[in-house]
Amino acid sequence: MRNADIAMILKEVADLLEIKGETAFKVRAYRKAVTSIEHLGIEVASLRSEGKLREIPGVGEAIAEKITEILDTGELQYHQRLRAEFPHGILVLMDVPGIGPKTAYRLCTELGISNLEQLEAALLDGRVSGLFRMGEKTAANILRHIQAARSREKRVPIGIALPLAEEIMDHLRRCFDLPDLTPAGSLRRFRDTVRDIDLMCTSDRAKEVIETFCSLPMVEAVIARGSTKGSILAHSGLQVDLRIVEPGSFGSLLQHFTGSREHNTTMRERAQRLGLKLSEYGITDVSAGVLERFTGEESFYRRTGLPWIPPELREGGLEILAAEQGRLPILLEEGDLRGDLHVHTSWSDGRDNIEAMALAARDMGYEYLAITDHSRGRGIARGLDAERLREQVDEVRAIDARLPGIRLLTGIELDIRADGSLDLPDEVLAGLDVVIASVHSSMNQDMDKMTARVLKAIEHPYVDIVAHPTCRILGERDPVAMDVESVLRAAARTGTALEINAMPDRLDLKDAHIYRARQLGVRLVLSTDAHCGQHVGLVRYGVRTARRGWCQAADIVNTRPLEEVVLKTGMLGASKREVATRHNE
DNA sequence: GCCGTTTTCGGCCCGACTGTTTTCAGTCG
Repeated sequence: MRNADIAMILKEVADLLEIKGETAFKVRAYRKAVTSIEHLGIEVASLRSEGKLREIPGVGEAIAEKITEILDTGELQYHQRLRAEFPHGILVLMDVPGIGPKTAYRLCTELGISNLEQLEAALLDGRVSGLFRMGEKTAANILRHIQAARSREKRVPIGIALPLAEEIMDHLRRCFDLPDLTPAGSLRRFRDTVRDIDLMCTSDRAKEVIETFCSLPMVEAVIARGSTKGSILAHSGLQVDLRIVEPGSFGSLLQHFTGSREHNTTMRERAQRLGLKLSEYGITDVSAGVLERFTGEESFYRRTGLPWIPPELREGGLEILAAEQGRLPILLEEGDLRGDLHVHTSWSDGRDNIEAMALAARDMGYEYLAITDHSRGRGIARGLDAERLREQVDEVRAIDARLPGIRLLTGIELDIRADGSLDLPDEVLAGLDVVIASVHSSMNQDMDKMTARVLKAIEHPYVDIVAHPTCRILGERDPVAMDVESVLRAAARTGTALEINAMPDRLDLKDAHIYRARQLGVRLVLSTDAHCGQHVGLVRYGVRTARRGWCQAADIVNTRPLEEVVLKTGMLGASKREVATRHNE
């Protein structure tokens, strides 16, 4: 039973309790537990076996018992009983925007509706608008939402959303002086996917800015065009909101719209205990009844007794406690990185040659770059066999010798075959600086097989790094079935590094896994997996993802100068032994 | 149902918008 399954059962319990009219606080308690479980970097099952279920934020005695029942039996009696009270399918109604628990309950009890088809029919023939306190407009809105939801994409990978946001911001900056124009929302927090784009700025020409925004070339349709807020649908299907606010309240507004909801809720609960009321307009001292306004976020947080919290951490988990205790991490920054340990060239499926990749890395200010093309198993990617690899190593060394300003490392990205074996012999690997192994095939293996397969690679004496460990492609391919906790523990024990793959459609490991990896002391490498020179610059996506996993520079192997980079084997492994020898002398 | 500078009871974030109503319920972020 995986975390997502447990979370789904508890979410349905919350929805059903809400429909039933249970106390809002009870419903909220379940929702809070669901959010915690969804952001957990460790399997609930393994927490349970350690007797640590209650350590999940929002999980108390009652919910811990329910989780235990779910883990033991695969289901929850309480959940089954609640479901039996309502027509099958009622939960689908609540997923329609504009339909909350009250409306869902009435649609189901008064009209006997239990699916979207019945709902649509009732909307069209006037039964819905005939209900008490419902009208034509309400019915039309719900109908519009149903039809929109059918055609609309769900969440969009950040690698698509961020470039669009930046393009829009560039356009606006060319027309107006907008020094504080910035994304807010999940885009600013750098979640791996976003539902929409929120932009914010201050300006004394708000109306003109909004007019320009609504007539940009990427606009498909204008949804709203007001004096302080514009809302458009871009060609790509993404909704983009632009909000223009008073400079005096920019800090509290930016804080409010950056979220997450859980972060804001926790901030406000805490402030309430201090006699303060937080809102997007500022902070009110309840006893004095005076509203203080804030131009920046730093002063806003300071007024609540906290240091500024980086947006990437604002998920409402542990960041507020850490801020209170002065334990916020000094997060990794792009400038901390000194090299990239995973790129491809035209020797396999890359677009650029070795020298072009080296120059791209040098332009990034890097000190070193590992050339790690695919091995022979990747026939389709022109993977290297032992002979071509030897030729490539010669070329890498030749270019390294004549190219100043960057050190080139030899390497390979091996296939981990379905049985966990590698597709080049050990004696070939022994001469390389960097040996990466990764899964590229047979991705639908069951969890036991896949876990054993990856563990075998981690245990292999010549494997330095396991790349993109869960193999997900955002919006295209789910992560493989794998016991991530076991993989992390094995990586920590053996010293095999795991990769934070910076390609924006991978971001793998993901934030929660990175957080857990740090807890366990796993070595982490942050690489791009670039297939052309331009892609080396995509490293920032990986950096922001690492920050969401609370990474500091010291957590990432390739923030170290080359002579201190310690990988498991190869030349770098040799340097590890040399360092150890020198140390002993 | 959770949780503690209010610690085993009694609280639990804040405001905007919409549509349906003449003061507010429901929904959303």
